[in-house]
Amino acid sequence: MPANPVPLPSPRKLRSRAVSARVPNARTKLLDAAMRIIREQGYAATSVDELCAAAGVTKGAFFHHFASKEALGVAAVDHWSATTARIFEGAPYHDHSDPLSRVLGYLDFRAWLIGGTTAQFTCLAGTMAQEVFASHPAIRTACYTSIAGNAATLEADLAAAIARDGAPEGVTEHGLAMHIQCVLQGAFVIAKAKDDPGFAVESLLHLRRYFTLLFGRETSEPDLAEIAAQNAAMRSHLENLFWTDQSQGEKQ
Amino acid sequence: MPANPVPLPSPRKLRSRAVSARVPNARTKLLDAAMRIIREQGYAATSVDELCAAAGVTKGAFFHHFASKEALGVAAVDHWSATTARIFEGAPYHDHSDPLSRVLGYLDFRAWLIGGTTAQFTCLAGTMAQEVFASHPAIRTACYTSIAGNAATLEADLAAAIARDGAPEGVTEHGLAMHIQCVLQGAFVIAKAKDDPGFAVESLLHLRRYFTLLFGRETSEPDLAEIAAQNAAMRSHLENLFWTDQSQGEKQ
DNA sequence: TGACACATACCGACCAATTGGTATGTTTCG
DNA sequence: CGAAACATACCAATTGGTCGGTATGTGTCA
Repeated sequence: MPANPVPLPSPRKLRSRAVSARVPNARTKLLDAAMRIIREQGYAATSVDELCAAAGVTKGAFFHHFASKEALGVAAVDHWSATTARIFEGAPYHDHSDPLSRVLGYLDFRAWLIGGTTAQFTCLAGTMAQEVFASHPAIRTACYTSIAGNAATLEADLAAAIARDGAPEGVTEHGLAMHIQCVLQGAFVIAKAKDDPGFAVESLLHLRRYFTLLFGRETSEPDLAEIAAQNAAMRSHLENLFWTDQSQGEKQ
Repeated sequence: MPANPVPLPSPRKLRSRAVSARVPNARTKLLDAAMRIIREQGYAATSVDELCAAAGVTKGAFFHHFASKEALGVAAVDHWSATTARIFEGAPYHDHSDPLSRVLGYLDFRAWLIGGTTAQFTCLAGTMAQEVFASHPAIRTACYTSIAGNAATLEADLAAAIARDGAPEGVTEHGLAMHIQCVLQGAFVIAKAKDDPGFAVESLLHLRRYFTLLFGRETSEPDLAEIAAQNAAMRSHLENLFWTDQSQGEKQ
């Protein structure tokens, strides 16, 4: 067997290396499986046994890493927050020099993300929040943290846009950022109910138009050509972060 | 015992009398209980036993009226559609003479409806759609029918507004009506996640502003005084239609 | 009018399967 | 070694659903 010649890392490094290692441990496999299956079926309809089977681990491993199903739910949402944060950090809309353009670019990017199966583009946090809000406050809180965290990444740009172009009484960067999340979450609900993402994309266009009207810009339509040019690179970026699991085709 | 002196109704009449009788039968009690409990807990987390207990009926009665839990789910959504349809039919915003004012009045009415507990103002169809979209297509379809049915009540007014004031390329009454539902559903998700309806109301104000900007009207802010004047009558109307169950205080 | 057939509404005991969770190992690795 | 990471076997409780039964009509025909 090959010896490991590198110097011993510190215990903290060790743990972090184990967690992020490319041969995933049971905890990581469970979180990835949870992210995928709970988005498809919901939290309550997903059993511990099912998660273990999908992750290829046993129940003993499950309860070694998580004190309860609820604890896994919280961890899965946190895992979701971290995963999506990486996606948006690497997204192309940050390159615009104008704050409002960055916000509009974010909306275009969100619209572009809609594709594939419904479970692939919808939001774990919004899905879980609806069903656990009354019964699992810990999960509910994690869901809000996830949504509000994504909203927060837009607030500096929104504040700059408000400062430069002005805005009606009562309009704040925080309120606008949460309004964006609101439309996104609603778009996912409609897409699921209709089993068709058409209205989701259309609603994001309405939201985009609201911003151009609100800030008095005759801003161009979404630059589809530019977006398309970035498709290949971004898709592979996403696939690495997001759709790495081997089991996409398991349902025949 | 009192004889019944009225002429014998036809079998169809008989059945319809039994269904709408004010002494509710097991089926009605189950549907009312389902509407309330599933909105609180979600579909998967609500057991048949729990529904029977809440409705005060036995399991035998449940499976006499519904072939399966899924069949009850479909019937509960249909019951929800009928109940909410009555609410909006009796709402005050229809009195405006101007189509756009009726649409804005609808939005103000929706904002005014937000109050009480979270489960009281959120939407059964949106809640269920998220968790059953992949596992119970029949329920999912009923949810979309419910949402689209509410949207359809606005399309005539939206078409009139578009015809009079014009609208950008690609804006249709159907798309706008569904965008309204989108924002509403998103507002409910955010309200649940934060356990606070503040952003839900704020998002409806953003949506209202979108309509005034889109149709080029410097339309006034929502007429809160007018709305408040209708509160008492409307609340009692709602309570009769909606919150009739005796068990509001059952949780300690 | 009364007797009989039939239907609906509802009851409650029971069932196999599944649920979240535990107790007790065994393996791996620094 | 010793602790963390896993596996196996098991459990009481709950799950959706079944089944035989009863109570109360309702329509029909003599």
